[in-house]
Amino acid sequence: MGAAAGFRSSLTLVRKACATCRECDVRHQALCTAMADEHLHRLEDITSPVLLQPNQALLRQGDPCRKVYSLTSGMLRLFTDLPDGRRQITDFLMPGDYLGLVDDDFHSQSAEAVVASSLCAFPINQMELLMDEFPSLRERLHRMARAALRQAHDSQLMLGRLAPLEKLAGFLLMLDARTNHHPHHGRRLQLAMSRTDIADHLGLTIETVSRCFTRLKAQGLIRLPEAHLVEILHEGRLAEIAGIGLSPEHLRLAAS
Amino acid sequence: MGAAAGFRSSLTLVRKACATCRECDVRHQALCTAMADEHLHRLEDITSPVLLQPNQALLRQGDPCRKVYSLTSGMLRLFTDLPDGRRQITDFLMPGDYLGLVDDDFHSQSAEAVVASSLCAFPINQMELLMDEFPSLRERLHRMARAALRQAHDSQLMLGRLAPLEKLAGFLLMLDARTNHHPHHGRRLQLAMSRTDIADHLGLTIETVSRCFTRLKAQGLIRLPEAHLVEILHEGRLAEIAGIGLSPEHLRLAAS
DNA sequence: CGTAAATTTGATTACCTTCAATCGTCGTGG
DNA sequence: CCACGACGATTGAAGGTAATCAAATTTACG
Repeated sequence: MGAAAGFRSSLTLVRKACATCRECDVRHQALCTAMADEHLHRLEDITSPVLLQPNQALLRQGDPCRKVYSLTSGMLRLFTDLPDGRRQITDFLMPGDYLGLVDDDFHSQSAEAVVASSLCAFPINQMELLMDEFPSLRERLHRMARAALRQAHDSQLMLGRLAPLEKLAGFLLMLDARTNHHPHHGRRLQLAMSRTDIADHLGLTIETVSRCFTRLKAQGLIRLPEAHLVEILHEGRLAEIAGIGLSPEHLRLAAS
Repeated sequence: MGAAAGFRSSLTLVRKACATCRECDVRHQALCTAMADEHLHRLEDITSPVLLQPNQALLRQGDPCRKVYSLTSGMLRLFTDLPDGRRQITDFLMPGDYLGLVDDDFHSQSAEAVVASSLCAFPINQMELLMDEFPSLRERLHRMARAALRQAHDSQLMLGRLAPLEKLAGFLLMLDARTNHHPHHGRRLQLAMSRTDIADHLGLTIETVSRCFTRLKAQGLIRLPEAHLVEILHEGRLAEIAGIGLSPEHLRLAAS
């Protein structure tokens, strides 16, 4: 039910987002921030919309790079998988995030929709031309790449040195910080992704993720009215568990 | 003894590297690649040299960002540490690598020399001006940030989803690939960093790292004439273990 | 409502960590 | 020159924790 509601609301957002860039939901968060209103049509001219259904693939690792994308609604997972089926989700993309920061010729990662999502697609070569013409655009993408790098570093710390409970606490706080920047629902946090996705992001098994949810619940730090709806009851203690050193950094990075 | 020799040879490199940019060891690998010979003096004008002794700190997380650096010789470790002493080394920097890709105001990571190292320091504001004047410079830094992001993603996969033996195999191959880019010494690989550093990079304990070395040795994939000198005997099988073409039988073989 | 999928919970196992001891190298001082 | 101590690396034994295997429960969806 929670998922169905998410699906529907995403679809309504799609129409708005694709109407004109001026009125886009992420006009002031995405790469277009770099373009003044008067030049915005230059981006608009080379854009084509993309709609994805839940779990639909946008890119497969190994595909040649032809376009770059800006997520306007929904959520994507970026991941690498090994031949034997193991999978590492390196990041979840939220509205305003940019996709195509990383590779030159071939995609080193796959991208799939977590929930119904809409994106703006830009042909790479035209984007290159636009970057030559508008240095602020290149600077903006550079800045976004740097933010992604900070986030990846945080993830490395989490994967390498945090215990399962700490990982989950940190993950929830990070998600909260990133989503509540956009229209927020109090302290309620929608988990768009499955336990499997969370496990593949945190380097755990789904059983361990589930047990950690149970422990956080038992400690009174969160409530879990539905499997995909978290209420954060005690952000401070959650941050303590998460290891600190992360919290100020995370908030700042989510802002950019 | 290996460490002492590394120290000495680094010092001789220092003098050469700092003489002039034209004759720099990393002239054709570092950020300066973006500058034509005729404009190289513009970089040179704002550069000041930095020398570091083994384990000397260059930056502490939390420090304000004032300068950016290009490593000309030696090796640096970039890391984050937690209040309780846990540490995650996110990357080892090699000659030609750039430092300062990530943060805007304050450093989110610390940087220390692994062995004696030399760097070029550039004041950030002057570098910004230079980037405005030479778009190719900004593009170069953007490209390097993207490469760093790819590397971070690889690290995430390794930390989250690889078994200890796979991690170490992958680490050795990665190190080999990065050092043999520069003048290489056959299949012999100098490990400049300690077991503790390796453990803190791979998300393991030093004991586990040591045991994995022993297992790789026992399987005849490497030799270990000294603790800090690795001979790769069977790169192919090492690559299999590292994650490409991993099958359960490989794991079982490795376990026995 | 019924079936399938996802999540949670339980029991057991395997493996890494922890704790502890030994070995080897290097540097210092007797 | 050798003894000693410090440090890093390796090896060994014991314990804990997350993975694995398995089942029950809840949720999603036709």
